[in-house]
Amino acid sequence: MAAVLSSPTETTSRTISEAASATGLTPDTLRYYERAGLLLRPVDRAASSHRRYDDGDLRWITLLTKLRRTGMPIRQIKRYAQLVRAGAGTEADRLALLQEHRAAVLRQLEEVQENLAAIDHKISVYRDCVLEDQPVPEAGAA
Amino acid sequence: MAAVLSSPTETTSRTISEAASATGLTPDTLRYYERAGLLLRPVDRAASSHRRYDDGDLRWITLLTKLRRTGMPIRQIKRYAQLVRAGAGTEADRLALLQEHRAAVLRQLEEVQENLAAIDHKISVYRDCVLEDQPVPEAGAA
DNA sequence: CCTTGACCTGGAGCGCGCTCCAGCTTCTAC
DNA sequence: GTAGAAGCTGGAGCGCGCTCCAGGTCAAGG
Repeated sequence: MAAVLSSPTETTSRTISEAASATGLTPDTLRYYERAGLLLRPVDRAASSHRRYDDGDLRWITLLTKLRRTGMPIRQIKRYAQLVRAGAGTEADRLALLQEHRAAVLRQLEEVQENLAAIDHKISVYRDCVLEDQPVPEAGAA
Repeated sequence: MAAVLSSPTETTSRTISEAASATGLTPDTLRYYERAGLLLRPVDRAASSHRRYDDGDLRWITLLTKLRRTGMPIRQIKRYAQLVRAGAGTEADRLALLQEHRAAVLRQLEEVQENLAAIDHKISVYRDCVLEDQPVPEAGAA
């Protein structure tokens, strides 16, 4: 992806703050993820200190954030990263992990939607009573 | 509500563990919610100690759990409880609070669904490669 | 050169939402 | 009456996912 033909020596690489704004995370969070073992390998360093993120790092981190934003716990992402690191032969395990996560997300979406329906009903009651400028006709609950 | 004509003296009331299993919470959580100011009023006590939950308490707590399970923070639930406690005149504020929450939940549902779509795609890649017993055709990311 | 700001590390701190505990009182069943 | 379960209070502890900090290194502009 995005292979740059114009300058062959310059391999795509970003500072931590560039990587942060590219992924919507903070530098602190990026360092935290690395320490926590969520990355496939330690990020490359320039001049014996500062991190340099390449395209592969960014693609992986982007996937991480999708897992996080669907509620996958750090621990489980770490397991997934371990499987990927282990290389060929772990594909079935990775698939299983992702499918389990998918199922969990669907369950959770459904639960939220159910509970939201009850809240919607409450909202409609309030909307009616506010429209008519009447106190809500509640008997104990509100 | 639910006025029982059969036994006029017995007003509906439950111990904390009964209330807990009725609401899917634990006794500790019920006490925590009460301490945190999420209830409309301190729960009634029997014989100068043990809590007794009546139908109104249960209806309210049930609503609380729906708010919690859609991700409303304790702080905001507390605000809502304060409005309800304040009585007539706060209906518009309550409505606004619930509508804001609804909007937040919808945004979050949408975000989760978007991210899940990317994960679904990943799953389909893995499913194909596992079916064919081939290593995943990945170029840096996995 | 020197300043200024980004980056480094290891570790502490925090906000959230419970959960658990000690030490005591109370209720229930026998 | 008595044992054992259940409840009480105040407060500590915990798992999670960051977030912040001190104290130092490094690098680029003037």
